[in-house]
Amino acid sequence: MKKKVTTPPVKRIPRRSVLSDEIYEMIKAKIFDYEIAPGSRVNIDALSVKLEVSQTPVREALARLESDGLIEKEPLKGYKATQLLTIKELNDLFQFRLLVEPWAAEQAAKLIDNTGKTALKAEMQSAKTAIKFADENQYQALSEHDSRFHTLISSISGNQTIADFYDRTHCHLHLFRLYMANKLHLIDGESRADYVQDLFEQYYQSGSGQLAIKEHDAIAKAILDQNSKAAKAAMHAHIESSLKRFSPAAVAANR
Amino acid sequence: MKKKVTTPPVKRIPRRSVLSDEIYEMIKAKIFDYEIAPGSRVNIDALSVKLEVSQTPVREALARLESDGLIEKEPLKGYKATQLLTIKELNDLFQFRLLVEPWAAEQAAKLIDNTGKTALKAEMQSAKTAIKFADENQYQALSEHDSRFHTLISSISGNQTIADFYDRTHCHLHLFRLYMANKLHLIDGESRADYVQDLFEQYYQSGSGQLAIKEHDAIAKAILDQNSKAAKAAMHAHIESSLKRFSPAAVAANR
DNA sequence: TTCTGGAAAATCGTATAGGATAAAATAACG
DNA sequence: CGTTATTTTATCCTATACGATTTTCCAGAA
Repeated sequence: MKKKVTTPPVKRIPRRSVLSDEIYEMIKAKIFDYEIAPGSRVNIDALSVKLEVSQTPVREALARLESDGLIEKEPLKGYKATQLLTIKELNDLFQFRLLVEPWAAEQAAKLIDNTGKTALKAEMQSAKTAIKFADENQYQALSEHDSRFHTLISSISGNQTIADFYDRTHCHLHLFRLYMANKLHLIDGESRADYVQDLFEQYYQSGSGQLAIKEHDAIAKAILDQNSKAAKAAMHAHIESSLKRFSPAAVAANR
Repeated sequence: MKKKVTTPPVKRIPRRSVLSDEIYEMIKAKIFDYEIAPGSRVNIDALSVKLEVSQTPVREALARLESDGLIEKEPLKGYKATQLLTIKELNDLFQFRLLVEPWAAEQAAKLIDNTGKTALKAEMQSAKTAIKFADENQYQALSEHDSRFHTLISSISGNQTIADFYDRTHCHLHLFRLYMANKLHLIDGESRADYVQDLFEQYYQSGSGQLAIKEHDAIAKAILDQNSKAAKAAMHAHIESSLKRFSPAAVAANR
């Protein structure tokens, strides 16, 4: 317990509010950045001193992360990061998406208004710009675009329930991508998380990124044309090929 | 702050563990029992003294309930119980179920094994027994059967992701039923929550309960026969007529 | 009578100490 | 040398005090 006994009274930033939320995001980021490895123990005390806050906000954040399925709690033992998706769970998740998202795309095509059209066009434009110029954090940009794109369509579909559910799936998919990258990384015989970023870029520069954008483009076009059948079909095809892009790497990683 | 300054040292129950979880369930029960009204403020301090625990477990419980969508948090104002489902949200939720559950029933019919068959038969049997003899808490029994039935099918379908998502929807539907009962209740000019139970019974004894059981029976039969097409169709029909059972009352309540 | 300003109260957010329990390491015994 | 029992450590769980912000209430002026 070597901890500064008194809070430094100098740092009197009026700290607006919602420290818990900040901590929640920070811990989440740590998980995504692989600073907290899947399956590893998460110590409340250690986290609170590292983040320089008290235990209370850390507890609240962990409780919420548990509901998100990113953290698990064993009653009197402690918290630990959730184990990563198995191949079966990945398939289950994509099956779920196949049930929901094509319908959402169909509805979006039927219900889209001018505001929605503008937003969709803007999103596709920014994605194309990002993939062209972002040579550094290309993975990051693509991943964020992917999330925004699917969320946007769920939202345009008018069914908030479905949009909410999609949000929950996304973080797990994101984590799986991380897993993939890391496994490949370990095969190479190294273990520092710094390299993860490079592997993402490699993976995405291999063409998967451009492919995904192309498929997104087809979906967006169908929705903008208000061609609901085409939108549904395009979304279905996109999710299926997306799974295929995931799967080989996943299988390789699980060997 | 009139609080006993010292914990009574007499009550030294070795309190096994997971107080947070207990509190979580207790608060949830309070919401379902209408002790905490929708939209009302939830005071941490008051709850902690009422439940005779410290604030910490209450905080954790509330954070989890927020993730469940049963409680909302306004940054520097406090927690409050979530407003009840609007008609639109109810429709959204049922649309979601229509996308997912018929597929789950179809899969269940394809994949069910002997263990699953035994469980399904047992569930239907216990439901029929319950509806016959439980004249007191019939609503409770039916509601719990409904939850178990749909969860069971999701589980037999083999897709844990979908089973998890169903779990999340169920509590909201449960709350909506409460809402309905309460609104009808207020129309009658009274306001004590004690009467809610009676209204449930009235609602369910009016025939809706028996109808639901009949539909469940058809679904179970199809699954046990491993007739996947019939199972899918039966589930679809069940959810649609279930919405119809909800909707008139909901519309009436919103007038 | 109504609106604006300030003061008081309520409540959230934060910090830290202490007790209890489970896991781990060490020592003793077979 | 292996197994069991005991001690030690680490960690969670609980309790309570303090500070900051928001809300509410009341008084005074237009």
